[in-house]
Amino acid sequence: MISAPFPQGSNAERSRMTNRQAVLGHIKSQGAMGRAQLARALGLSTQAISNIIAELTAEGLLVETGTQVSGRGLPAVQYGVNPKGGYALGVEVRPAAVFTALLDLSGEPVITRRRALDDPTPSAVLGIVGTMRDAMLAKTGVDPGLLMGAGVVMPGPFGQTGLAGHSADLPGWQTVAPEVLFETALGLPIELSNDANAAAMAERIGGVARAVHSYAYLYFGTGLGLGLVSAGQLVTGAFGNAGEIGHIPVTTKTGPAPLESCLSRVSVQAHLAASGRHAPDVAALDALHRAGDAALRDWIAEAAAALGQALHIIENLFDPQTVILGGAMPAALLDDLIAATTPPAGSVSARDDNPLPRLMRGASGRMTATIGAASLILNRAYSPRAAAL
Amino acid sequence: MISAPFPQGSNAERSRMTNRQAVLGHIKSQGAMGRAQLARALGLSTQAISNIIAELTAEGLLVETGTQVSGRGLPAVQYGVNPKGGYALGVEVRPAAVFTALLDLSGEPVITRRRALDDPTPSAVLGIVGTMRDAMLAKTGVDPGLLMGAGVVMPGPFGQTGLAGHSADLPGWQTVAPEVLFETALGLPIELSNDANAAAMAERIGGVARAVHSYAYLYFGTGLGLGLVSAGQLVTGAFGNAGEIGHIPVTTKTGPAPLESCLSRVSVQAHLAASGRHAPDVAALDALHRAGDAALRDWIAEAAAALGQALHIIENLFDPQTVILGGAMPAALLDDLIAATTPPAGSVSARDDNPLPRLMRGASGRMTATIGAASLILNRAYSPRAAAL
DNA sequence: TTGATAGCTCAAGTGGTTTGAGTTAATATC
DNA sequence: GATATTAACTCAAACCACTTGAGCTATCAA
Repeated sequence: MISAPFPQGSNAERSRMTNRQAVLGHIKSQGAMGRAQLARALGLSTQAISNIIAELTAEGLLVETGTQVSGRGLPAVQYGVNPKGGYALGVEVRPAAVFTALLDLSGEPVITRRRALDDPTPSAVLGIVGTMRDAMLAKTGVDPGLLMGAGVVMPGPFGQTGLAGHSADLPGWQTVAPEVLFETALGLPIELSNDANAAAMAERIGGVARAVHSYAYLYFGTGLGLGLVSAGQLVTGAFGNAGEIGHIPVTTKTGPAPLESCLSRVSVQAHLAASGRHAPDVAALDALHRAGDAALRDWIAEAAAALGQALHIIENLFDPQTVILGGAMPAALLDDLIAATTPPAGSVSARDDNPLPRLMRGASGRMTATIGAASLILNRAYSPRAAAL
Repeated sequence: MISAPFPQGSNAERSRMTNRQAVLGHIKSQGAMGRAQLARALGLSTQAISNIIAELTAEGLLVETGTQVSGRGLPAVQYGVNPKGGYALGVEVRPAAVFTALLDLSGEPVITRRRALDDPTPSAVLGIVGTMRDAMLAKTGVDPGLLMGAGVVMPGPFGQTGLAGHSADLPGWQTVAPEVLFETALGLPIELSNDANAAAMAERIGGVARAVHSYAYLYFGTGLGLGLVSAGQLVTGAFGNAGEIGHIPVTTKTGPAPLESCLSRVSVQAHLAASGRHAPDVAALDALHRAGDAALRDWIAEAAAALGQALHIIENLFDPQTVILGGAMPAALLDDLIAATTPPAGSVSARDDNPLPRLMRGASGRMTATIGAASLILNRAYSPRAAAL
């Protein structure tokens, strides 16, 4: 996931590859369309598009979805993405559990699984993941040959950094390259990422950002993560650890504090515990929220203040089309948090010619990052640049 | 400068274009080399490289720089960028003056000019810029046909945003697209950008970031700007206004304040004025600094504290290879500021496997942004992706 | 009914890269 | 000192994918 320092050259075969991806990606984000329209959008001849579509339909990635009459002329034969044309495996490894998901080509989860983890060492995890994959394939009857790859989310940051505690979460993984381990164990192409980046890509592939090319994603995981997407691609930084927003300071009623201390699952739980409440998981939080709990309302108000400050920084530094909130939180709670947040006025995003809201809610719940992991693989089929790196 | 939402398809001619740029860019950042080495680096055949080099030398963009013996085998004929093979015009429009620069293909300024501006309306500015270009070409004897384009830096942010005051700096420019005006007036391809992004690109083309592909650039202009470069390309945001770092809050001895109020030319001047000093320009500041002025030392200490906080945010959000400081400040002052700054410990950049320092000084002085403007044009010759957008 | 228009296919042409054989100049080995 | 090995490079032919131009078809407009 480290950005390639130097670009590769291009030849006829690589051109075909990028054109295939451009066709698929355009249809994915814009919906089914005909050859001529694709040709205009991509700056290619209709004949070239015809050849590519013939190839993609033969492989089952595209399907005819009918014809579209628009004024004079021959009606255009429409082609759309065939959801059953390919699948991606998503794997999320946490200290105490492994989550897996199988996504179809359209980005829809076909099946998801959770397995408790007693032994988080590489060999045990790889064995469990292999078993879970086989079980999911068997249960759904998906042809293993249609698996395009596996996205893997693990606790970051990766490599050595100044942020302590994280990489120690999974014992035995420090000395090895997880990508290589998973690739040999699963026999599939691997994308390795942190939870926030994966969740951000989930929105682009199967969520609210399907037609958005530049956005930021605030992910509620253990802490708070930021995923940045620019021109449809993740901005991962030089060493793959971009988006560590949790430790940046915000001002609170009691002085400066790390953003994560006001805006994260841990902070909700701490706040509730101070009032004698207990909400260990998403479902419990949701129940408390539906009951209109006062302490939770309190937390939302304080979190909204912190979110406003984070929004200020994110917007002024990136100028995204929108900022999406998601992760392991109840959807309704995120909606309330967004409603309670006043977007900062002194921001480049305080414009009125942007059709998108400045804050949106994306996918939420336990599986967000797992689905995102699989989305990283799907993104390679849809984006010429992702494959080039 | 707004990122293209959809990629274009590729064909044989576009492949040649990207391969030409890849060859030039690789030689630019890595130094002169032979055909075989280029072929390996770019994943092309030596024959393809031979054809491209033949074309580029015929056009004067590359020149033979000798042969390199390395072990057995035929010595490799080295090719390097020919500085005289092309030129780029840089234009910086400020409320009271216009700056121009002529850069050769290697990124070196050949000549720079400054002209006071009485009337900052479009027609007056365009006339002056045309005259300045002609004068620079005449003075240096550069063939006008070798001009590859003009980069233009103007006060931003562009379009409507929530940041007041900026776009009003130049009367008469609000209703028109500056790119179109400059293109018709100069008859050249135009790149329009803000000062920070331009300065950031200057470091990549002719400065300390020639071999760095992912970095942030803090620009001291009127306020404080941030230029972000990821995988060799500017991250401009969805609406072109990314990098507005000046308004994000930092904590100071007297409470929260905008970064710009501690870390900018205006803040130096305000601080000095409070002690009865006066340093209206870079030269005066430099003199004061060399004299060891106590008030200036004071400012440096406070600015360093603010810079440390900004660094924390930038590093954790982007994970760049390095952060470069530059702009309209004396070089020695920037060096002292860097020396006085303690890089934050709780940052993903606090790693010890990065050969680059976390803070570096880039080009400084009045012409930084102007030279950067021209660099935006040169970058298009060196970077396959820049031209694709 | 006729003409205009737009989507699409077929076949030939074209641009640029790859492939494979051959040449040259350097080091390594006998 | 002669020969083998190695690596860079060139030439010509093959190849891949896209473009071009002619022709077909289905729809709307006159």
